[in-house]
Amino acid sequence: MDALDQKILRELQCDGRISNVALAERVSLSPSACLRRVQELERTGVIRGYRVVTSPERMGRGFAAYVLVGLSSHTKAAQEGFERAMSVAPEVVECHNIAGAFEYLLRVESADLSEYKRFHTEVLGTQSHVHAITSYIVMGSPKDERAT
Amino acid sequence: MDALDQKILRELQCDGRISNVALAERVSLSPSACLRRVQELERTGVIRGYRVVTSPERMGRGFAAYVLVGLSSHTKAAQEGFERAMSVAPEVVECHNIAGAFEYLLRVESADLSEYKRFHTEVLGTQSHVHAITSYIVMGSPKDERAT
DNA sequence: GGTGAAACGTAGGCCGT
DNA sequence: ACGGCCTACGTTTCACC
Repeated sequence: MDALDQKILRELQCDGRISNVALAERVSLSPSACLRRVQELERTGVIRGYRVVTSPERMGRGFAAYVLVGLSSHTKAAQEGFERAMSVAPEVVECHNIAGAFEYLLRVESADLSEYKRFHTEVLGTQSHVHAITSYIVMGSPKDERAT
Repeated sequence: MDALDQKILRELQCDGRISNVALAERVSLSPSACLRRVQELERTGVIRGYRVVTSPERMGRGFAAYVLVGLSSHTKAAQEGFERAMSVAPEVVECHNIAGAFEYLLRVESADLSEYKRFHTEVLGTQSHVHAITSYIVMGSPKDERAT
C-alpha cells in the first residue's frame, strides 16, 4: 500500500462509483494499471465493498440519538440476549460493546422524537437485565466521515 | 418512493458498484427503467452518493473509542473553536453535538491504545474550555450498519 | 415501462521498462 | 514487479415506441 493506493482510496471515498478511466485520470495512471491496483486492494481485503449513501431525512431517519446501556447481569446469556434484541431492532444502526461504566453504546435512528420515545420504552424498557439507560440526542454532526 | 425504489436502495446498500443491468435483473426491471429510477433517486437527493468501504485494521484504524466531552463555556466562540479542532484532527471520524450532561460525542479511531492516549492528552487535553472527558473504548460491535 | 443502437467503459493479454 | 497499449466484450445511456 503506497501513496498511489491511498490516493485511489481517497477518490473512491468521494465517489465509489467513479469509472475506472476517470479514476485512472485522477490519480495519473493508465486505466489498466489503475484497475489492477483496485482489484488488488479488493483481493487483499483493504477494500471491503461499496455502498450507497442515502439521505437520513428522506429515509425517515432524521432523528438520531446515542444511548448508553448498563446491564445488571454480566453473564454471557444476558449479553447475547441483549445483542440479539438490538440486532433485530431496525432503529438500532450501531451497537457497540464498550469498556467503562456502561456495557453498550447504541446509535438509534428514527423519524422523530416520538418514535424514539416508543423505542425507548417498548424496546429498551422491556429488556431484562437493563438497569441503566442514558440518552444523548444528536442536535448536529459538525463532522461525520462515516455518513458523508 | 415505492417498494421498487426501496428494493433498489437495498441492493445498492449491499453493493454500491453493482452494474445497472445486474441491478435491473435483481429488482425485475429492464435496465433503462432501472437506470431512470436510480437517476431520479440521485436527482431528488435520496441517494447522496457512493462510497468505498475499507477495512479499519488495514488502514491503521483498528482501535476505536467514543468520547463524551463537556465544555466549560457554552459560547458560540468556544463551540466553534472546539469543532474546528475536531474537524482538523484525523483521528476524529465523528463529532456530534448532543443534548444532555455533555456537549459533544466523538468517535475516535486510531491504530492502537497508545496512539489513542496520545490523541487524548495532546489533542483533547490541550483544548481550552474542555472540562470533562469520558472515554468508552469499543471492544466489539455486534451491529454496525454504517460500517458494513 | 420496454426496445434498440451508438457511445463508453471494462478487463485481460501482451509488451516494454 | 509494475505501468502503458490495444482490443474484444459488456455496459451505460439516450431517443423513441
